[in-house]
Amino acid sequence: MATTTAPRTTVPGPAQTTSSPDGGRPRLLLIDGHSVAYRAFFALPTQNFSTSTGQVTNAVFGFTSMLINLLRDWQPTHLGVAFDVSRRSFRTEVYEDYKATRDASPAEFRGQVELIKEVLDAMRVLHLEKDGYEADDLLATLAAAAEREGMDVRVCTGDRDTFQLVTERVHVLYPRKGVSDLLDLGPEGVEERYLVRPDRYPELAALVGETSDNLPGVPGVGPKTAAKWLSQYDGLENLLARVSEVKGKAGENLRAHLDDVRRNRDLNRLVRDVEIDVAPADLARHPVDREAVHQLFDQLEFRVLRDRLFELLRAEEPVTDADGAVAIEVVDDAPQPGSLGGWLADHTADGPTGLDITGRWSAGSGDVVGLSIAGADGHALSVDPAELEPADEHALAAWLADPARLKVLHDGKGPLLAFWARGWAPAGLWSDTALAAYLLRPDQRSYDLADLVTRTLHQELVVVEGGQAPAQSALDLGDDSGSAGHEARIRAEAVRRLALVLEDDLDAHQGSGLLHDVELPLMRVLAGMERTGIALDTDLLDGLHQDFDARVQRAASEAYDVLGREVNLGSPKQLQAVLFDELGMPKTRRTKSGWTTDAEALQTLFEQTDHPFLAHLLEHRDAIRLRQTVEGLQKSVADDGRIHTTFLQTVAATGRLSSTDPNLQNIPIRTEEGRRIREAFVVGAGYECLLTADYSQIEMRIMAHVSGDDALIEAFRSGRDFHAVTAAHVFGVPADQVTGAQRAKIKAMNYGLAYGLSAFGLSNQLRISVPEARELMADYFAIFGEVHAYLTGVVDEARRSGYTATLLGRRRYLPDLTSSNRQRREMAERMALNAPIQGSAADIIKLAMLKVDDRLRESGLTSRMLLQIHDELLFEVAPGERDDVEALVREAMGAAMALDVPLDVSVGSGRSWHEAAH
DNA sequence: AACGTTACGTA
DNA sequence: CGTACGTAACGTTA
Repeated sequence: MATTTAPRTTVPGPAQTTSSPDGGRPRLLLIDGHSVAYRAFFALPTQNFSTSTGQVTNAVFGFTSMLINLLRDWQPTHLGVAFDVSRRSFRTEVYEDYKATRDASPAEFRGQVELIKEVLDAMRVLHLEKDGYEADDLLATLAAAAEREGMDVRVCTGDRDTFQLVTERVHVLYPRKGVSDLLDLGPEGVEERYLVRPDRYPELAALVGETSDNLPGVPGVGPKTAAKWLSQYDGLENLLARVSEVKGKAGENLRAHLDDVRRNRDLNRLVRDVEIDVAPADLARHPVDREAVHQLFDQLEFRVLRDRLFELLRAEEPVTDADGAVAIEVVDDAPQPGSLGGWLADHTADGPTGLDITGRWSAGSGDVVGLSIAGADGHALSVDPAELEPADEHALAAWLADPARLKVLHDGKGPLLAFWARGWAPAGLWSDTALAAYLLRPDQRSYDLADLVTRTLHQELVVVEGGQAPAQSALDLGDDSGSAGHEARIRAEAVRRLALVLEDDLDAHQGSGLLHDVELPLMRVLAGMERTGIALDTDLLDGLHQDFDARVQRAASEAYDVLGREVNLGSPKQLQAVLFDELGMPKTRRTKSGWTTDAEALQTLFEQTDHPFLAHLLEHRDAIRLRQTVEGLQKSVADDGRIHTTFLQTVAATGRLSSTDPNLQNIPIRTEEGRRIREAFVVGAGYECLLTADYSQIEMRIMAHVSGDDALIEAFRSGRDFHAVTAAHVFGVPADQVTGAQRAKIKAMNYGLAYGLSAFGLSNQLRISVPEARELMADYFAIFGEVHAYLTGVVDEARRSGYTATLLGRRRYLPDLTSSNRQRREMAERMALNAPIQGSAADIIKLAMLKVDDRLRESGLTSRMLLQIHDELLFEVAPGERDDVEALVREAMGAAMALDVPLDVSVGSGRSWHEAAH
């Protein structure tokens, strides 16, 4: 007994629209889910569409992409997607070989159908399926009903059986190739291509047969003959009634295969009256569940599709509907010149005030062009700083600097730099909505204000029609910027509201302290470091560039000489051709498309073949890399002779900072030549030296602390060479008799622990066998049992709770810990092992930075912090302050957090970063 | 022009 | 088949 599968989607609330945008007939878009997904699966190469965790997404991507295009291009008012339940249907009951020749769909495809349904659920698109029927039958039923109700219908499917549905009102969108090229087939289109009317297409198909459905037709009869017969005899019924009249070999064949033809016709007739509890009207479109879309697209790593979808949504209805998604409104005020102080006093007293800053900021400086302020009473105004009269400017500066007037910004570090550049010194920053959102969900790729507003407030950051710009005022942004000012005021209000909600969320997550005591104050410290920058010796940099460039040239020409011609040494593709095809070298590790030519593989190849080309290539790689690094630095030196990097505070999912434009956290140090670059980072004029202070083995110290492993704690308390001491334990020898090889093994083990190291990985790194590595790990865990218990416990706990937490309670959510996909699950397990360790180290150094900054200020020293490199802080020391700074930094870093092991800090100083580290 | 891929620098 | 990042060049795709 066939039963209707209830639609999985629940669609609350009234529909978004009931007629098409142009006010014409409603338009219904029907999609055959399997058919389109299957097309996409074969059209898009799987290796180009998989997530970092290994989930293949090509079919999901193709389907979603096509859906977005259809929504954009045809703007349906109604939308539904049908799926097959399984391969079995009433057709297989009738003819058991129906579609029997089809290969089982690949495993990589099958999982994606569920993901497509998740996409549809998130987009609140109704999808349906029914036991015993194919998707086509459901589509036929809906199309027929919709046509009776006066709708225009488009059926998107790669199944030609649906051509029988085509009428003036019902067209089939048939994919020609890929997922973007759809053929819009109306009656004329079908007739033109197949020479029969749409309703006769299945008759033609019955004669010709359909190999993909394993329905053999009449031998020797193709579309041409079939079409000729059908028009000559006026349809299949008449043809079969007068079958004896049909001439020739083809006629004989027809008479010999009458049963096949009748069976084919029975099977390819779509059922137009399937009993379903969905009517076309139920398919009216609904606003998408933006939060669900974001979550799912994050997971699927659909960046471009997300942009395309939300761009489409913006172009569609502005949002004021059943979802409660309503536009934000403010009362636009326009005080008269001279009255700004009064306005601020009146409207910013109860509760935090929202700020929106327009302007530019980068590389440690900026400029404020517009400032909008939204008070807790719903009143807002905008200010053009350049137009302020002195009294107003004064009032504004005083208000900004007043710590008792609480303010809220979104991503405020840039605006802070812009304020400073203007001579304003804001205080009383109570929240930053980007930082708050980051603490709540540190894995998100962006913290766009409009997205946050939608997802958190379920409101829309759009200017409602009729939103009023305030009357002309000297305080406002001027003639043509009234609506820009209004938008800015709405953003300010949105930020204000958002901050309050995020604060509640953070409270519930024990994350409020992290925001107020760590990230917010740190933002100001980071802004200071960015503004300060670090001095570069540009002459030295120029010299390095020359040296490295000479090395590049020499290595290249030597490589070309060996090869006898020139190739692009920077092109992995060309290198593969040279190494593996031309020179016939043994294949290396696989990449997505071919074999790797990375340095490690080249080194191994060189050991195997001794081919001089490889040596020159490696030298070229090395030199070009160094040259590139130098060039990047040269380009970044500002007019003040310093580089002002930007620290990103909401990027790393573990809580670390990152550095960009340029990245000063990956300046070479491992090789002698690389270290020369650090000689170019120098003390600036008026200062005495650079001073570097770094935590030694902070991650292992955290491991010792959180695991409570006595042996490990003791190893650190002893103050001796940590790797040697732990190696001595594992190998059961006195610490002073540990061999270099033993120490190296345990060092690799120590470092690997926090990354979720596997026996395979360890064997790879130490170039030992897997069993040997496994034994090493077993020996290690036998000695450091609590470490092992901690590591397994942390994953279990994260699986149970859904997140890991650092020492300060910084969370990272890892939903993939319960994934049925092994690759994703194991990836999440390694993240769970690493996040608390790396994140706690980030917590500690952030606390240290705050402490150091405080102490420097308190003590009246003028030395300053320049850079943070994860476990290292770099300072510029003012004349005569070296010893004080060292003592202060050692104390502040060492006491950043009290652990069961000491936090050792190494300090060095010198005129360059290189010297300081010596 | 925009994007993914490959490679590689740091902690 | 260990984590976390950012940058650059190449080559393909839109």
